[in-house]
Amino acid sequence: MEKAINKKRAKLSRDMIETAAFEVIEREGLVGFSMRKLAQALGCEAMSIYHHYPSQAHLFEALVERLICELEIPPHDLPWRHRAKAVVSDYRAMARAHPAFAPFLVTYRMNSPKCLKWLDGVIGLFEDGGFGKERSARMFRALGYYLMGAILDETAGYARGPSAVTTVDDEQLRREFPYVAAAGTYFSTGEFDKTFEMGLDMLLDEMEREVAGSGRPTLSAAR
Amino acid sequence: MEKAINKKRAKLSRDMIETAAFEVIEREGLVGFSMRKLAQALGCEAMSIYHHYPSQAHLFEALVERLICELEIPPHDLPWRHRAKAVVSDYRAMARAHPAFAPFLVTYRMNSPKCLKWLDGVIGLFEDGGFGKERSARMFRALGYYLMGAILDETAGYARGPSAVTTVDDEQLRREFPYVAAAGTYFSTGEFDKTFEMGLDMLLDEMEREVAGSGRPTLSAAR
DNA sequence: CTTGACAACTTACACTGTAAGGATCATCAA
DNA sequence: TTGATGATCCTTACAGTGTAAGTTGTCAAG
Repeated sequence: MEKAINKKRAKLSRDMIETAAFEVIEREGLVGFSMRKLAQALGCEAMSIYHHYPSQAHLFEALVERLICELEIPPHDLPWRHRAKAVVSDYRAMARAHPAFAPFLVTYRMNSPKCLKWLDGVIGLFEDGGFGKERSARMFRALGYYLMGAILDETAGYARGPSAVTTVDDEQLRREFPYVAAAGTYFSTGEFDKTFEMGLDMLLDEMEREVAGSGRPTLSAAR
Repeated sequence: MEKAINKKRAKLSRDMIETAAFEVIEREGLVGFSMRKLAQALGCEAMSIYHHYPSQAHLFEALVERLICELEIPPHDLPWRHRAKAVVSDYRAMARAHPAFAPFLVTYRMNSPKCLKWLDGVIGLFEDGGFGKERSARMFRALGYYLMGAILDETAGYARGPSAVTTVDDEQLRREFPYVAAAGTYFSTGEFDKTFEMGLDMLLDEMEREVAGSGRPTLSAAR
């Protein structure tokens, strides 16, 4: 009798669930997300989702996999610097397309084969460029640190609301914290790209120096 | 009649609560933390804490403040590079002393006067070093990105348990993802300091180049 | 002793993830 | 056609969460 209602929805699938999950996360925020809200977006009950994923953690991991799988390793015949920059830019663009999910994405430790394949390509990129095993590993890490931090900052507005403690107004800011006030101009969202590029190029420049003149002393080694 | 029990505890205070909160967070993890567990550690009821903090968010913000207030800005008469390195190292050491709390700490947007005072000192450090307003802002950000990412990675083990998806064993890792396997040696906790120092020095080297020869073209500007 | 303020507690509510088991439905064998 | 077997989805229930609202205990001032 009441089954007449249920024909308006196609059968659930991992694809549907994940697509809806991304929408709910971006709409409600990462902490505002819940299995019940996801179910509502899907037009089903919360427990139905558990037939496709054993837990919320598994679902979230599937989301990470789905995003990482969209990424590609740039062709091997390009210079390593181009490739590194492309990989970093691609990842950043992908993360910023899902700002509310980004905090989970960047702090997730990738263990699955699909993710490891991408990781392997990225680290291999450095070895192709002439860095040894150790330098490749550390360069990858350094670049990853920078990328991770940047994404977190750039997407921070979506992760947590405004602070609850006593904030200072613009007037007080300019008077008591002049350096912060002056820097604020360059902290706006419109400046994200330029700031990110600058830091990225700094790291890449330094890496290029290292791989170009492996024998020559660097600044830090000289002093 | 049952009041005989309650004399074994001093009156609650913000100091007591915060100290206990740090302990509970490190013991139970950030997600494992709850007001009820904190209350249990304090020997009181959960709602008693709300007499001292209007919400859990306020409590967490007080924790951040407490940590930031411990930090100091290095003396002005030191070279800017020394000062920058000291500030970064201090912050990293502080964050790593509270690994479970670190994810909250680094993603928290500091708005309170006490935190802003420290921030102002850090940005001012660059201006003292001869960077202009814009460069100071961007250098601060770049260094902050790197620092943030590094801390998150270094403390990641405390934030989230092992992955739930299908992981690969060492045998498979070496066969299918040789670059990752080779890099793994340098990803262990024992290598954190060295990797961090390398990336940090790379950024500082590049900054030193920029501030030293403001007219001379950099590598990235030349190409 | 009374009064009042404050600190701590009690209760209750809406929400969370998910364990356990029941209902429905498509598919295939007899 | 019938019966059985899964796959899929739903219902109920439970222990846990943050916290709003109201209640009690404690202690100093009048």
